[in-house]
Amino acid sequence: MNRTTVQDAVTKCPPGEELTLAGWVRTVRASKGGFSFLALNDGSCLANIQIVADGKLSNYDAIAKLPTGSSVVVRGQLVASQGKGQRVEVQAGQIDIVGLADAEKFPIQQKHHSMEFLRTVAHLRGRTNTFGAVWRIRSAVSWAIHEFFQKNGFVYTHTPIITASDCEGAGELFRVSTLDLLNLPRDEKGGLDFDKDFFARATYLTVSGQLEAETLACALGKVYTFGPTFRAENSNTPRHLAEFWMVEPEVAFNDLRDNADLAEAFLKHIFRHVLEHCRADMEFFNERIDNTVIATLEGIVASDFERLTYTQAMEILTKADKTWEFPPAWGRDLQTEHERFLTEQTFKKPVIVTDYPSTIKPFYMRLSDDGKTVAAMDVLVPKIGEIIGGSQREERLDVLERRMRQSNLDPANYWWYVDLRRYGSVPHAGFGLGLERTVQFVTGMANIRDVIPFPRTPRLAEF
RNA sequence: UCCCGGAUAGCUCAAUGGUAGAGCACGCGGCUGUUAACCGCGGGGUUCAAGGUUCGAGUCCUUGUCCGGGAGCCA
Repeated sequence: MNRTTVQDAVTKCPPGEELTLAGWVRTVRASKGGFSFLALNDGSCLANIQIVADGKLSNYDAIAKLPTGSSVVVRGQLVASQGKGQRVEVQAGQIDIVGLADAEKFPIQQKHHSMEFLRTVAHLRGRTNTFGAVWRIRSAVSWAIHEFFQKNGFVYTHTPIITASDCEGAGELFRVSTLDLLNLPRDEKGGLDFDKDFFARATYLTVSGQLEAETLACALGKVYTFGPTFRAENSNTPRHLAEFWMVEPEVAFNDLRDNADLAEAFLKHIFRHVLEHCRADMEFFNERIDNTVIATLEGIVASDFERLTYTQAMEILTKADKTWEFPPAWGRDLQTEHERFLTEQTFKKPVIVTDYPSTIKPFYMRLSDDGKTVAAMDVLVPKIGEIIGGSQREERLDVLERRMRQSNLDPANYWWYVDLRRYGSVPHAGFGLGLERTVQFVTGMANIRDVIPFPRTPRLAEF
């Protein structure tokens, strides 16, 4: 259908233009005096456009009592509005009712709804101001991610969703199988006979594309992946999903410092893009959801991230005049309360913590010369906590194999990953950015379930 | 998974152990330019489930289910 979006009609079309609009009715304000006002939204922007329906329209009686949520196609002339609150409105010449919404049953009313309630009608919640804005921001953030990497010479690669690596150290995995769960094949020892399964081996949904991305980076130089990621953790928090989208750049010849530089430039690009291209939606979030989001993003774009080592962070935390639920100590991981103290009280901006103890980080992170720390890097932001986790990778064959064995992993099971260190091995580094946490940070939405259209969490796979 | 809190009309919420209410939504009526329109009237309830205490339970107790907040795991 050839139609004008509400976005274009409201922002750039000149009065006088004949146009066709299509969308969903938010409200109808009928006047017995002979005409009605429809607030029409088509999802292209936050704003509704006001449609003036004259009583002379042949189907006026039906239009005057159109229920919220009904869909219509409107043909008419864009005119300067006589009323306050909008630059233009549409004087309708024809309004076709496409689909009625049962007013008694349609759950989205023009009133406040709780996020919890809207989650139970996830298929319809995009018709609210809040969720329409979140889905548009999510799209803009995704676009900005591609834009940043494409402009900087990265190759967009695709790593597998189904993987046989069963212990990458990044959490519990979902099993992928075509076996009949009610009639499982057994081998001679009574164990599961995976030879009968689709891939003739145990397979899982990926928890990270990193290992594969490393091999591609060591061929193409600069690569990134951007796709769904799965964690079968029994996590019940406003920051965790069982299925989420992750961006993972990987760059050959980059060290930890390059990696931090990349992460900082990358995040700033995303935030700048959203500030420049999603003004109306961002003003909505700033007004209705969190009145600090715009100032926070502007502040981040204009300043440098704080960088410090894990050891320096521990010094700050142990000297702080504060009683901790988990007292900080070198060798222990940073707790949520520690991260929040650093980002929200000490520095009041994003913080990049590097060089963590090797004992609390996975085998693939590069061991430092002191032998005690690895070239790890976490980017922490206020409220959300860890938004990026990354590292320089271990490129030395002997060190990698030793670290794998220390982690009770058999290098033979990772033969292709280890192989990379045999043929022209180079220093390289990368990180993972959680898309949903980024959208949360940008919009101020409190719960991660409200920044992905159909959230997957323990005991929830509806829709 | 652990700790804390919650579940009452379609939605958001009230209700000292003593007749279950309001706003919004919905229906009807009124209103000649409205802006989450406004004014009047009306219908609407297995108080999450199952037990228990009590003359009497939305309210107190037990168990379960679900939801939220915090923590852990992490992006």
